[in-house]
Formats: sequence, C-alpha cells, structure tokens
Amino acid sequence: MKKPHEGSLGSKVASRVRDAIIHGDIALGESLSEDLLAEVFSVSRTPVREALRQLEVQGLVELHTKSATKVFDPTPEQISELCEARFVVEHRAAALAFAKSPAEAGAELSAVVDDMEQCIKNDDMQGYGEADSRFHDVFYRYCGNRYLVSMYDLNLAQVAALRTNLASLSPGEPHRSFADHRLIADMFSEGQADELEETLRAHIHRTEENYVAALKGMRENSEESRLSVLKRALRTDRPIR
Amino acid sequence: MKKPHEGSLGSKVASRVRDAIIHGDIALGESLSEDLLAEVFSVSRTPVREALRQLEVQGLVELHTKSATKVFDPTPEQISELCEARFVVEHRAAALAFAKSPAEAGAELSAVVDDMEQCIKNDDMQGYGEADSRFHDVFYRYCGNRYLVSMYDLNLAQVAALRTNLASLSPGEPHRSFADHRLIADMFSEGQADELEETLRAHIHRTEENYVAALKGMRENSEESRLSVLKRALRTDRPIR
DNA sequence: ATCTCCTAACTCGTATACAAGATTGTGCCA
DNA sequence: TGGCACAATCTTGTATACGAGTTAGGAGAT
Repeated sequence: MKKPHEGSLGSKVASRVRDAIIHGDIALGESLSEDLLAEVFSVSRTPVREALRQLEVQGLVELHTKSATKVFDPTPEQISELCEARFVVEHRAAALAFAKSPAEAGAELSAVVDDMEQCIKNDDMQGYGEADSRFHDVFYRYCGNRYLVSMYDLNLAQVAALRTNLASLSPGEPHRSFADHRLIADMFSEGQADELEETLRAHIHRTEENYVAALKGMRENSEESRLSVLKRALRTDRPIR
Repeated sequence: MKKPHEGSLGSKVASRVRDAIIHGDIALGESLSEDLLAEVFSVSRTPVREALRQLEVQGLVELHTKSATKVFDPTPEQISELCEARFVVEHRAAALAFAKSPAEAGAELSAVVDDMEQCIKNDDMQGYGEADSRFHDVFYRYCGNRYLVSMYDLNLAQVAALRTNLASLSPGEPHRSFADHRLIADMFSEGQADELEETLRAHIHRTEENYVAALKGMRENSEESRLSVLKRALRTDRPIR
C-alpha cells in the first residue's frame, strides 16, 4: 500500500514546472498550454493535466476552461493577503515547534542561519533563497500538525516564486532579511514567544513591502519562440523518465 | 475568459461524492474505485479522476497508486490537529471580518443563530448542521483574504463530515453548541475581540472532544452490495447532466 | 485606413483503450 | 492443518482520439 502519486509522471511534470516558475525560468503571467507542455516533456496530456491541477492548488497557475492556463501574476493586494495568511499559520507553527522540540528545532534554525551567512559572503543569491525556504520549513517539520503543513503548502511555492522574481530588485536585501532570521532563531532558542511573534510579523511584513515595491517595475516580455523558451527553461536535456 | 472548471463533469462528480460523504451516505474509511464511480455516474474515468484529486486536496479521500482509494478515516490525533488548524485560521478570519465589515457580518451571524434556534425547536439536525457551516462561513466571506479562505477549504469538508458522522452521538448536543454560537455572535457584534477568541477556542475545543469521544464507538459496516449501496447513496435517479 | 465579421487555428473537456502494479484468493506442498 | 507460491482479478497510470468552446487574425465593406 503505497502513498499517493509520488512517482507518477504528473508529479514529475508538476515539479519541473514548479521549479521553472520558482527559478524565474518561466515568467509570471506567461500563458502555458497542455499540448505544449506535453510535447516538451514527451508525455501525453493526461499527466500534464494532473500536474497543472496540482499547481493550481498551490496558486502557481490559473486554469480557464477552453482557454489558456496562465502562470500566476499577483496584484499587490494578493501579495498582502498571501503574507498575512502566511504569518497567521507560521507564527502558530513556530509556537508548536517550540512546544514540541525546542532543542532540535532551535539547532536547525541556527544551522540554517549559518548557511545563510555563508551564502551572503559568497554572494550566492540562489543559495540564500533556498536557505530561506529551509528556515521557514523548520517550523513546519517540527510543529506536528499535518493540516498546518498543508496550509503552508498552499502558499509555499508562491512565496518562493516571488522571492526569486522580485527580491533581487530590492536594494539592501538580503542583509536586513538575514538580520531578521538571526534574530528569530535566537528568540526561538531562548523561548521568547511574544518577541518572536512580533519579529516574525515584522519580517514577513517587510518581505511584503519589498515584493509590492518590486512589483512596480516589471512589464515587457522577450519575444522568442515559445517552444524554444520552454525547452531551455525546463531543461529538457534532462529527460523526465 | 471564464473561470476554472466550475461546470465540468469532474466538479459535479466531486460535489456529489463530497455531499455523500458529508451526509454519511458513504461511510468513513470505505474504499472507492474510479471504475465504480464512473459507472454509477455514467461518465468516463477521466472526470472521476479529476474529482478524486479535488477531494484528496480537501482531505476527504486518500489516493494510493495502483491500489484502492479510500474515504478518509481520521484518528483522534488527526481530529485534534484538524481542530487546532481550524482555530488558528478562523480566529484570524473573524478578526479581519470585524475590522472590515462589523455591521454586515454581525447581522448575518445573528440571523444564522436565529435559524439554528428554529432548527433546534423543529429537531432538524441536518438543518442545524448546515446552519453551523453557514455560521463559520460568515467569517471567511467577510475576511477579505482569499488565502485564508482556501486554507479553510482544506478542512471545511472534513469538519462537515465529522459533524454529521459523529456529532449525533454526543449527548447534550446541540444545545451547548448552540449556546457557543449565540455567545460568539454577541461578542462579535460588540467587538469583544479577546473574549471572542477565547470563546471560539473553547467552542472548537469542545467540538474536538465530542468528535474524539464519539470516534470511540464505531466499527462494523453493513455488508450490502457495493454497487447498490453507492447507487442509493449517490442518488443516481438524479442524472448528473 | 479602420472597423466588423467570419473563419481557422488553438485550447481545454471527455471518452476510450491499453499497460502495469497491487491485491486477493486458491491450490499445492510440507 | 498451516504456510507459501502463483495466477486471476482488480486497481490505477498513461496514451490517444474526438468534440466543443474560445481566441485571434484576416478578408471584406464602409
């Protein structure tokens, strides 16, 4: 009795497309098509459809009947709502994680912050972004509530996509972001729940402001062949099976 | 440019199966099959698969590769986690609803509570359950955050299913539940945020205890023909299209 | 030159067929 | 009688074909 559809082609396609969106290889707002994706990955439309449904749940694409499906393209209001919802769930996850496994979770947080410091020294922005994801992931791995985890999954991918697509446009980052994370990790280790909540709120709120600000300065798209763009973006040289 | 897949067969099938699970026509833990559902609804497996994927997201069914898909069958721990997550999101939604539309939301809450009172007088348990759903729904319709709404959707159906499948076994209900709702509606109208949070927490916590207690007393299933059970449960006399 | 309408291409929705893994029951053997 | 192996059956995964709605672009008229 195995778990859901882990090894299915649909999940593999979903992963590839998700990564491409998160890494900015596919632009926000770009329109996709099931036929095109099927051709690119050399699979039929069936797993592609399943993949797009998964991505829709995570808010990465918008499906329209009998019309193109488009990569999500958030408005400023949407970003605010996303960050608000994220804070609501995450501060509770952090509290639960501290209640259940303060030592282990605290150690992991510190370790991730150290990684972040290294990435900043090496000017490795992608590495920093991934460390950022791992940082917040710690709360959910130790919170012990599968429903909070699935709620987090609802906006996890969107947050990651916004980070790589917009954060790079914010001057002063990631140094202020890094200071936040260091602070949060320390407060967690010392069990300062109230201070942690406030710092987490401030951190996510600053993130929100950065994204909204960066959003005001993005238009034009490259006018290249759709197929070739996707082939490069999705790295089809690495076969999906 | 129409919205997602509202009118699709997949969504219709999902609705029907969801209602059947919520109303207790399909037992918790029962195993389904795509072929069977397709036959019952006179559609192909394709929309059935899509429906099951939707229900999986809402936690109503569990999919297993190359094996049966089963209706969810929560453990006590799972119920606790469900209620915890629900409270986290809902108390925030309530706060946002009050901040945005205190008058309208308050009026709707009071109206729903009046409906509840009528249902109790008429001993209409199903009506009471639906009113219960509408009550909590008010917070989300006025909270103005689409992400909180989608988070709520993650456990909305499960909560409804637990209510009809387990709540009837709890003596003293729904009178205590009704008192909670009246209290919450009043506190909301008066803007007593802190008291509302505590009452909401107590309400959901009592709900949790009722479900967990009721869960300890449910085994055996009727041994009827699977197909005929489903045909009756899903009310195939009402064609799906 | 511009606007309108119509057609052709494109997109998703559904049905069907085939393939592969999982389950279950049965019969053989110890 | 108990356990094990095997095969028939059931389940889901994937591919393909067809249909219906949408969109975009071009031809024609003004």
